Amino acid sequence: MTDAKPKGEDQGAVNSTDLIAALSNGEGLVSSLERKLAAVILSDVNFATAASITEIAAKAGVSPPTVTRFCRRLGCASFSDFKVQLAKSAYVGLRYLHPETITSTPAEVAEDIVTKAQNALFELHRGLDMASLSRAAELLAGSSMIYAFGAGGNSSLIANELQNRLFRLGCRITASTDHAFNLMLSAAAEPGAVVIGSSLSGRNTEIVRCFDLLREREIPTIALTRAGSEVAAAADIVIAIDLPEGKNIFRPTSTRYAFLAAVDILANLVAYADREKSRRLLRSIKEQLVRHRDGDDRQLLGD
Amino acid sequence: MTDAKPKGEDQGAVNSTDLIAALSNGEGLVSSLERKLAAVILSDVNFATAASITEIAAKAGVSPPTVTRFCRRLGCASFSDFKVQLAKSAYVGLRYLHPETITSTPAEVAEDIVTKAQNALFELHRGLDMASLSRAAELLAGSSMIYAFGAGGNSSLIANELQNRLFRLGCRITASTDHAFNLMLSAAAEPGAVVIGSSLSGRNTEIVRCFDLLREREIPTIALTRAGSEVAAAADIVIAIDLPEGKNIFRPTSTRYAFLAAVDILANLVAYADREKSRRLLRSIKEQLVRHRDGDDRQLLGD
DNA sequence: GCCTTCCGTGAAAATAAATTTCTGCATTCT
DNA sequence: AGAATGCAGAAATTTATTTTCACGGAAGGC
Repeated sequence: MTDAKPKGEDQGAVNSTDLIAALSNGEGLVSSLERKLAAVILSDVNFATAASITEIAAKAGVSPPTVTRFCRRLGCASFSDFKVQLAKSAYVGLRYLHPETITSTPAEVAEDIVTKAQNALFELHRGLDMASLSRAAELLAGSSMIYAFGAGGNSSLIANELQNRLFRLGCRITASTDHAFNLMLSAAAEPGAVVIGSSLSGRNTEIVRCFDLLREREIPTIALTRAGSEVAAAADIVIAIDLPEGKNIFRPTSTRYAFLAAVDILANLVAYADREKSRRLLRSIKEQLVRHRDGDDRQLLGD
Repeated sequence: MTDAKPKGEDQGAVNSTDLIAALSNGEGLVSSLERKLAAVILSDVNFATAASITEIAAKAGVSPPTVTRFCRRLGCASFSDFKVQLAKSAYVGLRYLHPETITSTPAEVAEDIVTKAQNALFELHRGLDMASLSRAAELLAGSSMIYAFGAGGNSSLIANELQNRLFRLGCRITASTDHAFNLMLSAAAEPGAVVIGSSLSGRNTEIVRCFDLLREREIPTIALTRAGSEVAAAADIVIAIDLPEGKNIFRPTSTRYAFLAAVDILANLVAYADREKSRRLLRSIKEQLVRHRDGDDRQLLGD
């Protein structure tokens, strides 16, 4: 048996998406030839990952050594390391390059949507503040009643989803997507209650009003929203979901995946916050799986 | 200027995830040394993408030529091509390798959920049947009324989402998550109507009942569900969403992302199916963006 | 205004890596 | 049991990448 530990050096200096990002905004690329190289590589990333150094050099009209230096400057250990880094980031980052391509064929539409959704998830993960997520989960797990607010097609989906996920964990929760009703609930909420509100834009003034009222009444609030937004300012705990606005690729449509994932994570953390609840959760999942496999269930739980 | 066309050969024979998949289930790997190599590579994919052929050979206790043959057998053009392919699939596929890792720390939970969601999206994309999606979109675009059915936390989300997405495109649509009501709607639906139903499990017998009734009544039906399932059999057009069941990593939780993406794609195709509708859609998106940037909107459309 | 210095670049050499060829060995079929 | 098939490794070849060195241009100082 060979259990000899390998060197295992962490060669890649640049984070995977940073490579594509660095390439597109020309980070640290001073010379014109290097910019040319960046352009050539970005113009066809797939070619770049497959080609040899001489092929790339020829395409950019430079010499191989220039390509090597270029790779080093970008923080890669070598040309092959660069190719690997590029390949790593290509899948996630490709859409950054042509963000406003008008998609027409069904296949393009599908690829576009899937890639944007994946990018949104990726960005969410990068920007997540685990501390506030944990605090939010603790708060929710210890609450006696949860109100989930959200309005409009997207945030109402999130509010409903919060209910869908948390009631299974034994939380007392109701989702409300009605502004007037939200206000009444906020006015009537008793100590021990927690209010969690979602706003993709961070500008839902009705939720802000509710949060203001709740702060006065010392009912803790959690916001799933943009950092620094009005909704964020009004909440006690902010689960910030900031997808870079500069790139237009994050429409509400794809942002939703990020919000949904945030809810998933939150729900999981709530489950783990309480050992007993966690055990119950795992048991129910197991049961669900067993039932599923037996095939004699008429209806899968929570289809 | 050098505008010499490069060879641009499409070297990678294997699709990116297939590589990780092929590696894990040992596709076509007959010899024991090759299995050993696969195990070594899977045990530390990051090492494998960074290491040289001799390092990998040493770690697996084989000779470099064996590694080369191994790469070829997996459909790669060369060892470096293999590394690139591996790097491409690593980000998406890593979680396949430790599917049942018990996640405990918040960071692990987050990574787990995000990665599973991304995998689900990836698998969805791989398995999508564009033809049936297009037909479904055409059908929906040409309908006079749409009913969206779904039950349980997840499929009801999808049904509501269909309504949320399609009403914006000028479709007449209502979502219903009430079994009894679904039956009544099915019995009352008039020619020109289309019914679209979602079932993650494919075993929603109530939807099957509705679809049977609708088939008798010659009202076309679309199913978002597992291929080959009862629901699929009962529908006229099936948008099959098959996430590999063998790996337990696709719980309903992550499957939902795939369904959601399918709805997104469908909605986009519906929009493109009708030039006029498409124009309207784009205008409204534009308006939304402009409003968003102006910052004087009180409430973002569809927050 | 000219000279010096620094930086970027490419040619060529050197090095490192990967692949091919060939031989030996094990397994299996006749 | 003997032959044939196919896989694995050693060595050599080939390929690719990197380093070194020398040149040229640009910027700054005298």
